[in-house]
Amino acid sequence: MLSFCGQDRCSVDANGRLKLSPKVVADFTGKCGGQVVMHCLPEGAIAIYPEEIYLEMRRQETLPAAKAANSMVFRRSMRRFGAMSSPESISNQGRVTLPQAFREYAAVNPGSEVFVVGVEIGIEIWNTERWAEEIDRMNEHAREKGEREMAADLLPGDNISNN
Amino acid sequence: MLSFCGQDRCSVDANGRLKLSPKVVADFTGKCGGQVVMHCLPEGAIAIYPEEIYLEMRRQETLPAAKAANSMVFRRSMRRFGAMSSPESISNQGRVTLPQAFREYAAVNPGSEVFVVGVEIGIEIWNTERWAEEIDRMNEHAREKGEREMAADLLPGDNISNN
DNA sequence: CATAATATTCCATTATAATCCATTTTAGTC
DNA sequence: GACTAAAATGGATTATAATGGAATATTATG
Repeated sequence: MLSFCGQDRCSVDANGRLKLSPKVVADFTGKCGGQVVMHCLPEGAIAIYPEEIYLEMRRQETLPAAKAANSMVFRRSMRRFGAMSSPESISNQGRVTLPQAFREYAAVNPGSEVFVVGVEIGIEIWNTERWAEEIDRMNEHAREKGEREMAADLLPGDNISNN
Repeated sequence: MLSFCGQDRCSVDANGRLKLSPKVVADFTGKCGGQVVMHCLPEGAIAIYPEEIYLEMRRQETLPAAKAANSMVFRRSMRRFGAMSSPESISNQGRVTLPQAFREYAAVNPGSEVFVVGVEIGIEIWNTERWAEEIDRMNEHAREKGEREMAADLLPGDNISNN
């Protein structure tokens, strides 16, 4: 039934809390009973996933202790996911509290307007200007990829796969 | 269920003690009854692991006596883990005392603010400035890796996996 | 134009964190 | 061996921050 779609403009209150739209709240309560995980992305936004989605993301790591003892790269990976993730719950009134460190990281200030963006498996909270830049970046990438695909279609021998 | 996550800003008291957040204390008491091992990392921070996690880290070392007799590299490894680790316990009020030598190593001074960082298998205590640098380092690495992945997505032949 | 629903702001209550104080233990010196 | 001094540990109190709820206002739909 098409969960976690669309874009909403929302405001963060003075205490760093965000009121989610009834549609988004319904998507979360249906999937995980309101238990979610917030995660800071390298792209500079805060992702919010149902808990089970996040656990699936991290399930790949086996024997973490042994690897951590010997590898700085592995420790950095654990540190990144540990420090940049936090379990939270959606309140009865459909609000979530964004941890202070995450707000600073994502430039989501109390009292500011943000974009709540559906990403099919969850949502992302974006600073308004960063979201505009990200749209440009996504479109530019897709356009460039399309141009290359068109150019490749001109070459002989490729015609079977392309309609 | 998603232990040792997030970042907390905490202050070290005049006696070098640190009050842990109730969430972190609960994670430790659930895992090991409050018996922990402190360990100085090469990154310049103090890690605190449940005792069983630390034992798992060191379990790989088989026949240590025989290897120690013949290898300076191995002796150095044993020496590092020995000197840089110390068993401690979390007090009834959720406080831990950081050994003096560890405090100096990690630049965690009595009366200063530190970051308590979740790393999924335990926590790390970071000097504030060092933690800011470490975040920059992790983000720069993730950003560079992402850029290379995006560039690779433009190349022909990759299209199957990336839809 | 009116009514209903959703959103935002403000206030009150609860919980958490930090500082300060007291008691106990250990070490050193006489 | 005993006494004194210093340091540390445990506990309690006060202050600040956060969370939850309620009320009012605005927007949308009928």
